[in-house]
Amino acid sequence: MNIGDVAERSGVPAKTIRYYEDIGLVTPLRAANGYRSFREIDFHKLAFIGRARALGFTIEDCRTLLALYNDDNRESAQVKAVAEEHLRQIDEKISKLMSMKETLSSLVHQCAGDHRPDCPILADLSVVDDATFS
Amino acid sequence: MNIGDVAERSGVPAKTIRYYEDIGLVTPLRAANGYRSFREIDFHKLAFIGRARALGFTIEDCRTLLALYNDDNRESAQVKAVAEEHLRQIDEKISKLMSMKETLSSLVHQCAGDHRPDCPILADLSVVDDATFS
DNA sequence: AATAGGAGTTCCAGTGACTGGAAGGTCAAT
DNA sequence: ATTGACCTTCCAGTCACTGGAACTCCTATT
Repeated sequence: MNIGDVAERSGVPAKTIRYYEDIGLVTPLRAANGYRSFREIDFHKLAFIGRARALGFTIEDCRTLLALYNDDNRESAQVKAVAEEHLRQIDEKISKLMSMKETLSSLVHQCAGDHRPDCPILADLSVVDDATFS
Repeated sequence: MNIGDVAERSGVPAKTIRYYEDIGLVTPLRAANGYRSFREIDFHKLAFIGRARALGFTIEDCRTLLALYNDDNRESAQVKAVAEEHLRQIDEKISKLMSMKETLSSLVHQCAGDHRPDCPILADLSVVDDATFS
């Protein structure tokens, strides 16, 4: 398989696949003409990475997960630990975003949004108090 | 005010303030010794930026919001538009994260997390079907 | 055989918003 | 005079790509 085929089949862009080779995530063979030559196993790996990335795992997580996948002596607890840590980070991001959303939507609500200059959003941002945010 | 004082008062790290000067967000004066010399207005601006950043606005948004803040002829509708667009992006991020969270937490739930190698998380990631994620 | 196009290749630079670190200058107090 | 805290600049790194230039290669058509 050439890079275009595996890109289409896996859903991972060709550019990204080259990048993954650069950082040692995949190691396709090379044809006589210098083209990358992907085996089924390479495709499989890329699809794995693609799905892991879609779930928000970092590249390093992907490396870890691939290693565990290929390790017959793994314990499912190891995989679960990685996933749980990632889940924790997702939760953290969500709650940060939710708190931003709440503040912001309350401000947006208070703003007339008309032709006049008075704006509670700007008023809030320009509060004179020192270090009101952390 | 030296950079350390304004950093402490505004909550924006000194390194970040220097970066903000680099990209033209703030333009403190310079003392004879070469030190940056911050006026009240610079501090105020930095606090403004800090709060906007804490609400997740991009640097470019900050630039826009500062310009609107300093524009007597602004219409609150302009500010509201920026905030609403940002709010839309926050919502998008939240729903992406929520969908990740749901998939992931269901997988985590299904995983025994013990000493055995069998793992539904890895099983899901290694599904053989082509391009199951988008 | 020439040519056109759509692959593929490498390499370099840019994204956003900082952050770390090195190497050095300045200031206040002891 | 020296210490230590502060300030300066500049360069490099982060994360995970993405865009683009300049080039080669393959396939099909004229």
